[in-house]
Parts: sequence; C-alpha cells; structure tokens
Amino acid sequence: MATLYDVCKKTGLSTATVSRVINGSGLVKEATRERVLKAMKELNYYPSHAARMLAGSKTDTIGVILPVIDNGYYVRVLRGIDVVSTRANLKLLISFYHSGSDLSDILSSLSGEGRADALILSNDTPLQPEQIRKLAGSDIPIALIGQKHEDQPAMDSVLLENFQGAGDAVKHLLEKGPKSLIVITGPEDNHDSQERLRGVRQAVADAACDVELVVLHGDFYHEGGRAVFEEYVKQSGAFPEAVFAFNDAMALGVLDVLNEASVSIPGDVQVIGFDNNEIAQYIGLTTVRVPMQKIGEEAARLVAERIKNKELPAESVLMETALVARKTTGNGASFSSPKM
Amino acid sequence: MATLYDVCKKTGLSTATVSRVINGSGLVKEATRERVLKAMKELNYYPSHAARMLAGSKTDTIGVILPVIDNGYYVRVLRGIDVVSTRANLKLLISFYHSGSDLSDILSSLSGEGRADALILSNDTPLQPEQIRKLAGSDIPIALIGQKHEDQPAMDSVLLENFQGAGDAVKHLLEKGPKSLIVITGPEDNHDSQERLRGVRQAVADAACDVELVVLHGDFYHEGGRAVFEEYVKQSGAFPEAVFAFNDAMALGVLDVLNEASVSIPGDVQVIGFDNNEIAQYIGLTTVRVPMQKIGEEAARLVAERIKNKELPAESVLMETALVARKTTGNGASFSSPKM
DNA sequence: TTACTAATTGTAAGCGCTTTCATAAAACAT
DNA sequence: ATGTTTTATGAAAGCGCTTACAATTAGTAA
Repeated sequence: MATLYDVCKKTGLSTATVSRVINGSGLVKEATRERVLKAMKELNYYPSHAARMLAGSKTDTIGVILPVIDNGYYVRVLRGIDVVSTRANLKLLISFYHSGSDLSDILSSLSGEGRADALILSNDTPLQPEQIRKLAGSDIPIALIGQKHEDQPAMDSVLLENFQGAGDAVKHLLEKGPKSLIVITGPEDNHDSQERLRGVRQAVADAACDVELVVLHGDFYHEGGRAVFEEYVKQSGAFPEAVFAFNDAMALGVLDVLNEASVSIPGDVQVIGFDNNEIAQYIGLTTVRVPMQKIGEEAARLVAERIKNKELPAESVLMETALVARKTTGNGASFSSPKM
Repeated sequence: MATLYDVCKKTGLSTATVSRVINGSGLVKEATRERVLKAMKELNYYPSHAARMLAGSKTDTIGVILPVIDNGYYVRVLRGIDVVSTRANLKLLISFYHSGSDLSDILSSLSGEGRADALILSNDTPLQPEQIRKLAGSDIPIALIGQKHEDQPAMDSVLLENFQGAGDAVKHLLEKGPKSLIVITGPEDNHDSQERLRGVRQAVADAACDVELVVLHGDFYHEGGRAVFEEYVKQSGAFPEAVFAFNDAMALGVLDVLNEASVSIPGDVQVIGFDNNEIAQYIGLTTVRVPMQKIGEEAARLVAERIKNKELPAESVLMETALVARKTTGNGASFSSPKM
C-alpha cells in the first residue's frame, strides 16, 4: 500500500502540502495540486482511513442502530439515511438491536471507541438513563427516531404526526357511524403507540357520538394482532363495526380473523392499519401512510448538520402522515380476502 | 476521553501490559489484569478504535455492499450477515449500490482506504474487470453473493440452487400437463436468472412432453413483470396455462393481469414465483423458497474465516431452495384475488 | 546457594496521517 | 530598489495504540 510518504517522495513535496491537497484545504498552487493528484493516481494511493481518524479525530461515519425487524419499514428508513449520508460523504456503520442484545455494548463501541461521529437511534432501541449519561459524556451528536428525549443532553429527534394520523383514521372510521370501535395498540412503552392512542381518544371525544371505544393491547406483530383480536371476539361474542390497528401487520392479523369468519369487509367491519406497508398497498388495506424514507433522510440531515456545528440547538422534526383510504373502509373496489 | 496512558498512570504499568490486557493476549498475571480492568472501568476508558486500527492494521469491520432495493429480501440477507458478524465481533459498514452510483468509489473507500477487513458484495453489484484488479491488489477477502468469479483473485461465493429450484418449479407446473408454459426471466446479465433459465430448459427437456415454452424477458420488478406479460397476452391473444416468473414481484404482476381479466387461478392458469417473499406467503403464491438469512450468514462466515486465515482456498457455497406449493398452483384453498 | 528457565513487565519505535508554526517565494506598494 | 503583504511550502510534533525486543522477577532443579 502506498502511503502519503510515497507521494511526497514522488513529488518532492512535504507531507503538509500533500495532505492539503488530499483535504482540499486550498492554499496550494494549482500546478502543485495537479502534480500531487497525478502522483496519487500513479501510485494508486488512498489515504489511510485509520491514520486520518487518529490524526484528525473524525471518522466520517455515522453509527446507526436499528431494531431487528425484517419487514420493509426499516430498510426504507435506512435507505433515507443512506441517501443523505452518501451525499454528505458519510459512511454508515450499522448495528442491529434486539431485546436480547446489550445496547450499552453497541453504544460504547460506536461512540466510546470513537468509531462514529454521530449516532442515529431508531425506534425500539430503549435508552436507559445510565446509557444516556455515558453518551452525554462523549458529546457525540445523536438523533432519535420515534423517541423523545427532553432532558439533557439535547438530542435531535424525528417524530411522526401520530396524533394527527390516528385522529384522521378514527374520523374516517366514524363517518359510517359504527356502534363500536376497537383499537389495537403497540407495546405500552412505545412512543408512537402512545401518541396514536391519544389521537384516538381525542378524535372520539371530538366526534361527540356514542361509539363504544375498546382498547386492546397489541405488540405490532401480525400474530399478536390476530391473537388479541380473536380473543376479544371470543370474549364478546360479536364483531365490532370498526377496527383500527396501530400498524398494518396487526391489521392483517385482524383481517385473517374476519375472513375466516366470512365477515364482510367493509360491509360489516371496517379496518384501518398504520404504516402503509407493501402488503397494505397490495391488498387494499386502508391505512395511514408513514414517510419512512423521509424519516431516515431527516435523521441523517440532523446529525450531518450537527457534526458540522455542535452548537446548534436540539431540533425536533415532525413528519406528516396521511390517511390512505382503500377497500377495507369502502374506498375503491370492495375488499375480498386474499386468503380463503 | 481517557487514553491508554491514563490507565498506565493510574496503575503504574506500562502501555505494553495494559495493551495486553485490552487484547486478552494472555501473558499477564491475573492480579495485574484485574487491576487494569478496574482502572479502565473507573476511568470509563475505551480504547480508541482509530489508534488500534492504525497500530494493529485491522479494522474489525466488514464492508457490505447491497443493491438499493426496498423489498424485504436484502434486509434478511443483511440480518444474516449481522448475526454471524456480531458473533465474531465484527462491525458492519454498509454501502448501497445502484446503477447510478460508482462502485469504484465505494470499493476504494472500503478497501483502498482500509476501512474494512473484508467485503461482501451482494447480487446486482456488477464488478468490472478493472475493479477486480484493484481489489486483487489490496488482497482483502471478498465474498460474493449470487455472483460467480472464477478467475484470480479467488473470491468466495454464496450461490443459490437456482437450477434445481427452477427445475422443481417447472416439474410442478407440468404435472397438470399444460399446453403452454411461460417463464419471465430477470435481467439478462443476472447470474441467478441465467441459472434458473437453464433449470427450466433442462426440466422441460426432461419432461419429454410437448409444452410450448416461451421465454419473456423481465427485470425482477412487479411493474416490469406485469408489463411484459400483458404485452405477451395482447400479442398472442390468449393466456398461457402456466407461468413461472423468476421472482415473486413479477409473479404478482402476472396475477394482476390475470385477475383483471378474471381468469381462474389455478384453474385456467397456474402461477409460480421465486423467493417466497412476504406477499407470496400472505396471498398464497406458489414459489421457490430462498433462504435469505442463511445466505447472509454463509457470506459472513466465509469472510470471517478468511480474515483469520487468508490462505484458505476460495470456497463456493450452494444454498438450497425448496418449492412451496400454494394456492396459485392448486394447493391449499383456491386462490382468490386480493385486488378486484 | 547458584545457575538456568519460565513468567511478567517495560522500552521504544513505529503505524500514516493532520496541523501549528516557521520559512521562503512571489506580488504589491512606495 | 526596498519594505510589506500575500501565497505557497516545509519541519516537526503529536494522535493513541501495538509489538518486537530487552529487562526484570519468580520459579526450579542441581
């Protein structure tokens, strides 16, 4: 491997000058610059990332922590992060987190060992107070996705208009004047889920009608949604007239149950999900669209900016949601189950 | 940030000894080891990754290049890579590649700048001969997924049993004795697609029946599959009796056309895809299962092993596929379109 | 006790860059 | 022509580790 010294030798210049052209820090005569560039190409020289990191104390990489969830959601978020960070010449160091793994480990190798200049923590990567304290010490910019963090240290965050989106969904459902409305939430500690529930309650209150609102606790998984809904139906002995699952996966579980019982959708029961994932689009599930890629882009933008200027005040970006009315609430052609 | 020197000062030991306990290279008295560990904890010390990289010339990270495709496929592959690399204490530096981006750039920053100890190149990241030459120079282990590379430098590869899988699909289709069979391929230069086509031809020949085989050229995308099939139907003025699309996305496109024409599936037309993606599972599309996570695991295993021992001969792993018979070929409940 | 081997620990030379400060050359003004 | 800026380059000190190799200490057999 050619080193900077080889380039110096070849050009007869000092390390300082060669370093300057590598970093494009101006202050170099154009002719010299070209001479160096030529030598670099001829030697097939690439600056050692390790050395630059050590000497320059910056890594040009941003650490991303994603939950281990195989659906398309986080790929899209990741893609958004990628778009913006590629543009900013930042590489992505990615770690997956699941409840069995140790977030502290991940955090210390990313920030403690100085592998990254900034961090993006996605939903479902629960920060413990102690970890936050450590992170604060390392003072590396952090952007949170779908999580809030009000105390010090200041962290940027990208949030969803959950309240609004859930409210829209409920309003849409109530248009047909159902007697009963079931919502299936995500995990209790999930911020998105909490906000959606607030939105639901508010919308129901605002509607000033007398729907019966039942809150079922789900887990954001297909099977979980199915199970909790099935259980409810068994207990109550009847189907509700409207169901709002806090994500599409669970809504799909609800549809399973409904289809197996040959209930007409949306004739007897309306169903709405949240996310607008691939299957929802495919089968015509009414849902609330979440701008996944944009979320990633915003998160990357936030940290990229903060890397340049750490003094910026923490920013919180709210991403818009939008109701997508489809067949399961009577829009478009009628729904017919893909599973029989 | 505490440095190794701080730990030395605190313990009164030399950098060599402290370094030894950090690296667990034995040769340190147990009491000393504990003393150092304690000091590290108290100082909240983490070894600088940059310094270790520079001094030790290893990065403990593996570079992964994935195509920009938002479906669940590559997340699963990535997940597999993650599982194995986490176990081997390797971090993942991920780059996305799409036809507009410059692979050379990605490769040089990953291998040329020495950011990674090894590389995993996924499908659809077409290596040009010149790039390969450069990579050879850097002699960093490389594993290819879904690509073959026979010449020097030796590269590991993880391949699919495309031939077998496609053959199985065709055999399954021919059981009902269709008069005509249409296959919709992927891009012409795609290795998987080429192999699947070989498998198809072989299976048709083996069957020794007189199906008419028509090969349509697709692109692995839903819309592309739909378009090419629609065009064919228009031209020929009739529906074939069996369709084998080389991935699920295109098969879904075919189903769209069929459903819009209210053709009975599988009564009039049987359809098979390839991949076994989420939607295929959901709607009951017969398909060929691809062990995506396992593919990632194997790729990571290969490079992890080669990092330890560069002398190992290049290895080529063949991953098994398996036919999953579902409704679109008459298994399970009859198929009914999710879109009307 | 003495000589010798094994187990620990220390010394110091880098790894390949960035960057501050000093110096030299060129450009300009007087 | 001389002093003053401005511009271009160089010298050298680290950045925080790893790792030969040297030195010391402990352990053992004679």
